[in-house]
Formats: sequence, structure tokens, C-alpha cells
Amino acid sequence: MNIGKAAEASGVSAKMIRYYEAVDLIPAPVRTQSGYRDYSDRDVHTLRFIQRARSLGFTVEQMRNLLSLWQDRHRASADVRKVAMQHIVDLERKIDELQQMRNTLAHLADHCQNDGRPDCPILEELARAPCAGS
Amino acid sequence: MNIGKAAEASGVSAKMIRYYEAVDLIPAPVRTQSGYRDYSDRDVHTLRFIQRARSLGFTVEQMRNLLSLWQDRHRASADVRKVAMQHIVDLERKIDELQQMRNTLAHLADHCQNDGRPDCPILEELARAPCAGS
DNA sequence: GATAAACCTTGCCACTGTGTCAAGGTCAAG
DNA sequence: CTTGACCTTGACACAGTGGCAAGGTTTATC
Repeated sequence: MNIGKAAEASGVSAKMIRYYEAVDLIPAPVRTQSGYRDYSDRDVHTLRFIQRARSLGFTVEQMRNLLSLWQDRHRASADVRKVAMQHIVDLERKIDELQQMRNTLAHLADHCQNDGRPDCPILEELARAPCAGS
Repeated sequence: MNIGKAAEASGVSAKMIRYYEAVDLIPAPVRTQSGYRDYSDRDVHTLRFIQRARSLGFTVEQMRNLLSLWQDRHRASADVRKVAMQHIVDLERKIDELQQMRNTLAHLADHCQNDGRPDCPILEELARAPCAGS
């Protein structure tokens, strides 16, 4: 199966398949006589695994970890869970950050006249000089 | 004021100040005879504005917009609010995405035995073949 | 069998935003 | 005047992804 078919079957773009190969996340596949990459169903299965992990926000490095656990028949489920839990912590930190931004902005937007006049608390906040007294 | 002082005074690193200049977010400052960038208090004020906008997650492109509104005495507050509201929508979309990832993962981790055995619903989910019936 | 369309190959550039490092010039304090 | 702290430019890196270009291949159509 050439890269186009593998991309379609796995949901990972051809471009990204080549990228994952370049960063050694997946092994280089065999090549046809004319140099085309040739993927097996097993390869596509792996790509689908990667696609799912990406959609859950795992980084390439985390996927490296997950893939080796996946391929290790003697893994401990606790090890997998540890990777997942760490990622959950990362996600939660990120969510918190974004929510703080959102809340601050929503608060400012709430106090904006929202009309043709130039006075705007949003810009005022951004331009505010940091002063010792506040 | 040279770039180091301006960085310290504004909270934007020297590196990023040069970057913002390179992408035309801020104008190139005057130079001393020896070629050092020379910033005014006004420049630092602008940098502080940028620093605050960045901390609220605005992109460089959005800041370009905000800066020109800020510097336009005849702006309409509604225009500023529109930029902010769009960013809020973007933030909320991102938050939703991350929360979905988090929830999926938390659910999977919850069902993980978390022991030395290899069976793990997290890996099983990632490896699951997509089938018409589910 | 020829030709055209659709695909593959590699390689390079772009983006965001930030860090680091190097080689060389400059300034300030001792 | 020397030393150390700073400035300058330039380059490379990161994560992932998109795009383009020039060239080879395969497939389908005539």
C-alpha cells in the first residue's frame, strides 16, 4: 500500500507520515523497486494508534513512550496510566491558563461601552502603567 | 535606553523586542552612534502594552490590530470589543477541545487497573480498529 | 503504444513565539 | 587599560503542519 492509501486508511496525512518517519517515531517502511514507500496493514494500525494519540493531544515524545509500551507485551498498565495522568495534569494546567485569560477578557469586554466612542476599558487595561500603589 | 533596560522595564525579553521589530509590530527605534537600539519611555509603554496582550493570549496579528486601535484616537470601542470577543471565542473553542481530551483520558485512566499487568484500556482505546458497528 | 492525469519522491520554505549560542563590537568600572 | 557585562547580527532549534517545485511512476484512456 503506498503512502496515499496508508494516509487515507489511517487518517494521518502523507506529509505527517513522512514526518513521523523522519523523527523516528515509526520505522522506515520497505520500498517498492521504484522507491515508493510500501505500508502493511500493521503499519496502518500503528498510524491509526498515532492518530488517536495525537487527537488526545499527546506530543510526539509522549507517543514515542506510548508506542513502546503498546508494543511491549510485558508492560505494566500502571506505566501507561502514569503517562496518561501526566498528560491530564498538563492539559489541566493549560485549561486553567486559558480560562484565566478568558475570564479577564470577558470581564473587560463586559465593561466596554461597545459603541462609537473611543473610551475602552480593554485598551486601558492593556496600557495601564504598573504602579506600586495598585 | 538600550534594549536591555527596555526589556527589563517592559517585561519583554530583548530577543522578543528584536523579533517584534523584525515582524513590523513595533517600529525600528533610533540607533546610537555605535549602533545600539535606543528606546524612549513611550516605546517601553508600547512594549508593556504588547506584554499584557501576549499574557492574555493575543497573537502577534491580533496585537497588530489592537496596537493600531490603541494608537487611533478616533477608534470606536466597539471595534476593540470585537477583537476581544473573537479572541474569547477562540479561547473557548480551545478550552473545549482540551477539556474533551482531558475527560476522555480521565475516563480511560479511571478504568485502568493501574498495576503490573499489561491489560490497559488506554492502549486498547488508542489501538481500537474503527468499526462500522460502533 | 502514446499520452495525460494522478500519484509518488526529495528538498526546501513558511508559520508562532521563544530560547540558545557564537563571533565580534562597545561601554563602564576598576 | 583591562575585564566583564552588555550590545550587534546571524544562525539553529523546537512542534507540527502546510505548501510548492522539479522530477520520476503508475494507471487509465484513447
